[in-house]
Amino acid sequence: MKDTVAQLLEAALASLADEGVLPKDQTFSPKVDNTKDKTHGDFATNVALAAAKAAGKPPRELAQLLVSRLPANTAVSKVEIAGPGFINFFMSDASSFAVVNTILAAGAAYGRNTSGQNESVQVEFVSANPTGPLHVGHGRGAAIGDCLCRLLEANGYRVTREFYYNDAGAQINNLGLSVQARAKGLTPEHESWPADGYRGDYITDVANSYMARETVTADDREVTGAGDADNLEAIQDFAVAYLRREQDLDLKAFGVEFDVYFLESSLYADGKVEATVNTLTENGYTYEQDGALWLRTIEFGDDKDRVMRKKEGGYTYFVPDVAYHLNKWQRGFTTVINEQGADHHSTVTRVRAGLQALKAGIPEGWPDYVLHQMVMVTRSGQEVKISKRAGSYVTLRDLIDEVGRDATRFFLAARRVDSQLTFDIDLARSQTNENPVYYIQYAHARICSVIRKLNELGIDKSAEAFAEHLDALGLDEERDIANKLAQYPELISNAAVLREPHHLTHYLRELAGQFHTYYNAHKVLVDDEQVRDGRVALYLAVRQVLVNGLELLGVSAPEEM
RNA sequence: GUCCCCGUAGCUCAGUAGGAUAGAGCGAGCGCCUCCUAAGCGCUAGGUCACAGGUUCGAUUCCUGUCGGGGACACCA
Repeated sequence: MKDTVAQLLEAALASLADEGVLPKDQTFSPKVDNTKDKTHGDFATNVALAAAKAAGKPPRELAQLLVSRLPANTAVSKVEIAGPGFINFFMSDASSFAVVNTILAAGAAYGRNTSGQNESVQVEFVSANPTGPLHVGHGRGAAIGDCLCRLLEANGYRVTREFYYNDAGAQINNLGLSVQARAKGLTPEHESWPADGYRGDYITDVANSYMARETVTADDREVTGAGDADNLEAIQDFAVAYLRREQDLDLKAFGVEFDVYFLESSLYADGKVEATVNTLTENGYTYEQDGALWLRTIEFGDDKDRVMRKKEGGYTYFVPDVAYHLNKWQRGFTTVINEQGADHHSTVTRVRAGLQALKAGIPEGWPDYVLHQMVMVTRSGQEVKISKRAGSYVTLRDLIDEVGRDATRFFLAARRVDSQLTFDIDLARSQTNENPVYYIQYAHARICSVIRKLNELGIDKSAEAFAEHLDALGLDEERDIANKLAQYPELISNAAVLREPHHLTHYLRELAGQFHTYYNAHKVLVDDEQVRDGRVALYLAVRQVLVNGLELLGVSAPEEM
């Protein structure tokens, strides 16, 4: 419908250009907005304000001319000029409610589009190191990342979900030492406990499992505990596999699955790190100083050059990161999105600089980053900081166990990524209208309940048959709902393009709210069959959009509550 | 000290790439079940969009600065 309005305006603008009112060498593309205020109609455009200067006429006068040149169209019932020169469009009921037919015909496909043209997109998210259970921050990353993937798929992209993890290096060494200490019966209070060792209870679980020679499977690898507390290498291998499996169970409980698990160690094993360093050197972007090898990242906008190879040997972490991203590029992903915590902000410049210095034809500003801010968890108004298993932080599993997967996913995706998020456990657990998850799910369940009642009454028609009586609709609440439903495809597109999944949660909250208002004000199962059928059709359309939207969030749509 | 993000109603937050009188929800106050699920709905109250400049027909939105809150600033990952 918005397109229809835009086309009419294009035609009117072209007429005025022909008449010489508007300059021909300048094109004005009318921006058509959804109105905030119903008294402003369904759509509004500011094009008369924008073009007034070029036309040499006051905005309202230009608007008057534009309106007079608009081609006739049955979808538009009224056009008004308002305020400083806005043109407001009021749509006819028939065109407003036509969206119900569109939705019922498209079903699960409503809101989806093919703008991505099957382009392969890779989204890397979570990417936690295998040194412990996933924490809330990872949970936010998982919720945002997975929702973003689903949104991209809904826009016609082919998405690869990827999880990258560091399975070697200092942190893994530290993990091994911690498990070893536990295997030998030491506690964190003991004087020989490794400095900076991991103290959480889960370390004891790993140690016990290792000593009991259990077998764990993770990332298609199978590792059996050697049961030897002196074999540090075996302990490390086992601990990594064990904790990766733990994280996978957390993610599974959260409803998130990855296509690729990428090991940092593979970049070394395959010579990719060495090759990257060689290319950077050949391209003249490195130099030796103080016994270390440096990369001239300043040339690519960094504050200072960065060390690649340390004095005592070994590469700094961003070198394999650059190799990893080159690998992504070589795998053919022209669009790559990295979803990470904002504490990784400093890596962005370095990785991009390294990629530019490779001169591999990678565009500047590649890859994309979506960085989310911190998460704080509260209960009874107090910040919660620790969990029993992990010791120093709240785990994702804690939340899922306590408030459920649906509420956890919804809450963690419901805020703009660049603002800090307060996760209120009491709110997420509450089963009242103040909890948006239940509120939305309840709207869906209510519709299902009405349909069940309909069946009990012996009325069992197809959605299309109900929709034959859309002309019986015309209440304000009904028009509002239809307009809201019509905005859904645009929302799906915007949320993906802007990489802002939180819009989806707000949209669903609003749609559910409009539905509840309507439900309370007007009965659907009325004696007038035409009115009843029209309303049922609208109900079915609302249900379809709720289902489609919740699906993109990874939140269930229960039929009863 | 440098860089990044945030600052909108008592609280939690939206604000769709500059638009019309800034919106929801919760909380507060008052109402609504002989009626398809009250896990719901209606009404009322509540604002200097942190502050100061700038850009322009117009700024919560863009730019600069100040003040608050958070984060990042390793030859750690």
